[in-house]
Amino acid sequence: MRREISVLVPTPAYSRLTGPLTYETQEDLQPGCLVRVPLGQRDTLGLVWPQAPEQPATSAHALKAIHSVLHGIPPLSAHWLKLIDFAAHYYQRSAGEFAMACLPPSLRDMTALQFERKLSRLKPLAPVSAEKALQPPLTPEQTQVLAQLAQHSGPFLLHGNTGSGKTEVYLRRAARMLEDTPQAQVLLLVPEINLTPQLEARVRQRFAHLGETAIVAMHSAMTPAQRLNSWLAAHLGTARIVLGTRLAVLASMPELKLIVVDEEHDPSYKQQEGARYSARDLAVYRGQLEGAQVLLGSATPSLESWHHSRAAVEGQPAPRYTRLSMPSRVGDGALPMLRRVDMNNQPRKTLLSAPLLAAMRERLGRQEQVLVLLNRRGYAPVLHCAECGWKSECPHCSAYRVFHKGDRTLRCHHCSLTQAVPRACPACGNQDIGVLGHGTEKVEESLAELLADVKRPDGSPLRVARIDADSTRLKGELVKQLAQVHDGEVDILVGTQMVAKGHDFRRVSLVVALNPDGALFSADFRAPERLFSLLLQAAGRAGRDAQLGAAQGCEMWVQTFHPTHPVFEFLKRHDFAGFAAQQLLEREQAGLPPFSFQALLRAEARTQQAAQDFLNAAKALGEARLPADAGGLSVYPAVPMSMQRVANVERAQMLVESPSRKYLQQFLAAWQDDLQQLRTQHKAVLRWAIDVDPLAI
DNA sequence: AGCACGCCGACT
DNA sequence: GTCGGCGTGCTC
Repeated sequence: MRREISVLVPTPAYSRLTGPLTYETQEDLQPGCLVRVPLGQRDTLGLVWPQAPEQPATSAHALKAIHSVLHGIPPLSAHWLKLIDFAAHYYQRSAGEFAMACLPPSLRDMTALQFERKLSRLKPLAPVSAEKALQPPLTPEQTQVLAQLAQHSGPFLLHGNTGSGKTEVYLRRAARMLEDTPQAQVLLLVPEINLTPQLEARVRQRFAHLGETAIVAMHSAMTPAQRLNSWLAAHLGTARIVLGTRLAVLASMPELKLIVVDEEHDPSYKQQEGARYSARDLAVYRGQLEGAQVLLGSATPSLESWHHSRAAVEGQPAPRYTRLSMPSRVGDGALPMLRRVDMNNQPRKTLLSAPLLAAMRERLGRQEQVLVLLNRRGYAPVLHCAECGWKSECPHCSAYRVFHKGDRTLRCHHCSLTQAVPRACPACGNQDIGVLGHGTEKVEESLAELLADVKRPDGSPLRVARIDADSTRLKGELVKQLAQVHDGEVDILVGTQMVAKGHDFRRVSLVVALNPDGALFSADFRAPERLFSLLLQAAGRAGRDAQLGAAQGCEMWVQTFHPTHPVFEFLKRHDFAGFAAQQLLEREQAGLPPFSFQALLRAEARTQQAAQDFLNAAKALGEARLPADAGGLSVYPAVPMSMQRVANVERAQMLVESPSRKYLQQFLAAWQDDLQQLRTQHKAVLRWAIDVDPLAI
């Protein structure tokens, strides 16, 4: 029997094909079935969509028939389809684009036959063993938190200091869920791929009794074949635990019972291109949709989550999350003491102050390790000619090219333009060109020079290592270098913020932030929040070894020109709650998130003018739609982005702000029509996109 | 986005 | 005389 069905195909929102397309089929296909369909000249993956074709297509155009059906797996669940539908609407993308982006890439170009073969070659389930791994004893706080998790459904925000044993809570809760429900699945989200291998090892060890096929990883660095395997395992239910980065929040998991979002404040949970979704926010929605428990965890929660878990107040709407706290460190390791070096009292252009070097010598003399943080890779951020004022500007971007001494190159960190360092000034020929500022390479070099007289116990020179995006470009390099730190082969570790996250350095007793001032007076209202989080997290790297901590006292040193800044005062007391209260008060007074809701319209064009013209035209059309009272929603004028030009493309953006999330959503949805219309008049605009709940403005 | 069609410069 | 540059337009 011939019938008509709706099918989602990979069509971006700006391709004028937004909704599902209608195809003919002979079979009775359930929503959620995967099919191959003709689209123009190509043959593409499609997803059968629940919504019926709008009107029985009579004459508009002849319908095409579905090519084939990917048989052999159950259709994607109604819950999953609803999740895609919600996310596509909320983030202003087409459902087709969103759905296809959530499926493993190799599935998108696989014929029905290839798929069938793939399924027939799936690995058999690994045998389960009766033997369960030993569980470490719980602290009273962990016991208390687990009791609360067992009592109600959540969502929960677990505020636990670094070293308070949050991971153990995740694992215990997961174990409980998996035991209680025979088919249950657990989703464990982490912000970075860097963090998955060690957590994966811990999870595999703890849940070894489930068999090794019961635990799968999901992140973008996996090969297409691995990703398909993980996806199938999750969809078929053979994977009981899925461990992954933000993209895993959209994995098909029919028996999902628990979602853990570790380090929930981390900006990596927000996708920064394509469909700009927040995996943390979708996790909360998904939990509610599927009746799964959601547990967000962090030592420095996002102010959004902190606010959502505030104490209930009579007459106010009930908070959305339940807050759980674990203030103590396992094994009573002390949190490091904060020491500030006032750089106003140091000689000009000091990179490493004398008191800091003295403190480092003392630590190194006791065979303790030092961690030095500087959020700038390369040797120096700018090359400069004192004679004519030339600077190493990138010809394609509004940024300086960074001097990398290792391979003697000038590199643009935005468009990747790489050139050999000029011997003389390209503008005036002056032989004597110098550097401005300092990067990790320079700190590594300076430390080796300044501490050349310090010897290790065996008389060999001090070892200074550097870990940043450059030193870990090669696969496996990060793991190798971290292992060297663990094994005590390294005395001083210099790195960007990538070393501040999650790694457990047992012998580090001194953590140093060389130059955090940039974030204190940034135009970005979230900069203090990020700085506080980074410094507290970095501080948490020290003193994990209770013996070491108790014996010598761990320290965090900060070199700053603003030692009395409130951020440092709160940091000194390890007072996240105080910091959050102060920040939230400022945000409330300024009408900023979480007390308002924002979206950005971004445009890219050959010229800044063309980009802004498009945005301002969109503003005019959008404002014409607003009712007289406008619900407090405002559309700000177009401005150049802070990185105005990248790879010769000019970028501009425009902020939309509203006290009501619902009203913002309605406005954005209606605005899409205006934007579509403007396409024809603004051909100079290369692309545009809406970013809902943007993290950086 | 893909992938066609379409109309102008350097090659077997 | 073709191969191919990427501008415009469509995909149930």
